[in-house]
Amino acid sequence: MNELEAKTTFSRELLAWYRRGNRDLPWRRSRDPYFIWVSEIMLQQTRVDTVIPYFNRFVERFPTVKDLAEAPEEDVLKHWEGLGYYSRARNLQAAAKEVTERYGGRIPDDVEAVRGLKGVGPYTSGAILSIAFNRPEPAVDGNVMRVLSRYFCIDEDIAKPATRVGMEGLARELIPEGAAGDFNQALMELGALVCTPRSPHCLTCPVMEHCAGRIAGREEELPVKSKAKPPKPQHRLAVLAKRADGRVLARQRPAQGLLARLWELPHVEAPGVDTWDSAEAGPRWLAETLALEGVGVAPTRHLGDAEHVFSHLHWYVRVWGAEGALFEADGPEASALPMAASAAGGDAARETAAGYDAAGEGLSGGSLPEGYRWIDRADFEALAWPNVFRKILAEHFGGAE
DNA sequence: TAACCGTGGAG
DNA sequence: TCTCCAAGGTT
Repeated sequence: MNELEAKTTFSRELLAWYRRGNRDLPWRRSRDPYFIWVSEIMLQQTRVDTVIPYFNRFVERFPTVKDLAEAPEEDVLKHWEGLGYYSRARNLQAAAKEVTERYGGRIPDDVEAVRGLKGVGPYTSGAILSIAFNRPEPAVDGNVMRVLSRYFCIDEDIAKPATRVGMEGLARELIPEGAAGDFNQALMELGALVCTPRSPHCLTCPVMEHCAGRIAGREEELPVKSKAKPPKPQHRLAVLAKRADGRVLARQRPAQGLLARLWELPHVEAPGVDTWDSAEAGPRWLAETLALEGVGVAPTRHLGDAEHVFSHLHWYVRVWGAEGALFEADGPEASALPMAASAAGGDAARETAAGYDAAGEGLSGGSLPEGYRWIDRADFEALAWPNVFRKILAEHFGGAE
């Protein structure tokens, strides 16, 4: 069998396998390009089983591009809470606004236009165009690279961007006439169900007969993929400051970067693990650093530790409780914050404290720094939190989910 | 190019 | 417990 025949056979058999039966997924029940789009964004680096409930809630709340474009951002983030990679949500809404304004609310059936939308890269544009419009565009994700690496016995490192470009060329050649959407989904379906990362199920594979990787006995060692760097450890000190009325001090993260615009307990990075782990230096560092930001708290009780692993960071979070959280500059509680009024942060701490009343009931002058808020249980449930803080606060508010 | 960006399931 | 990594994109 020559090379062309091998490719043709692969495509025909794979497509037939897919059409014989595939998974019943929510976004496959619709031909709405918007639904395809939403699903593809959610599926970036995220498993199908995880996405399904999020997808259902999302399209129920935002049934059209226009609904999404007009929604408050906090509403969109709340529907993304727990799914991770939150810039996807903000980019999706920004793109929905662009589709509404420039394309009248309809996803354009056009390669350049789709590729130009925020959050849509080479994979996602190919997926949208092929699945929604049956355009013969490749959609090369991790599944596809694994399948092609094995079937064609390709040794290139799939972690390198250049390899994906090459795979796209190959995948483009493989698309059967008039069947781009089904074929691209077939490739991914095979990778997800049969040609799995470990222990591929070659015995039940529809294309095993001509699979060069299997024939070479290399199905377990392909694809070649260089290892990712381990996440960098970071030791963080957080404060759970409780007001007399039960409200807790929280703050919203900046609009850019990690966990952008999500809510969290105030926390700072410890200068080292020793400070983090010290019952004296830890809370002192926490109070002094927050004082410099204009927040006066007196952390006294170690409530517990939490751990959270991101793709590139490993957080060790120590949570300190602060009762009657706020101090008054010249009052008795000022001494509960060692050095705050004397050392480096003295001026800032004094300035901060001026806004609080003596009883620790909260603000007397409404001068919490930008982004900070006293929240109750209802606020906690309405706002969007990263998982690590949602767990901590769920415990505090009595299991509220 | 390489770093940045979350979370959870599977083995 | 630990490692891998999933329907990637942006900077």
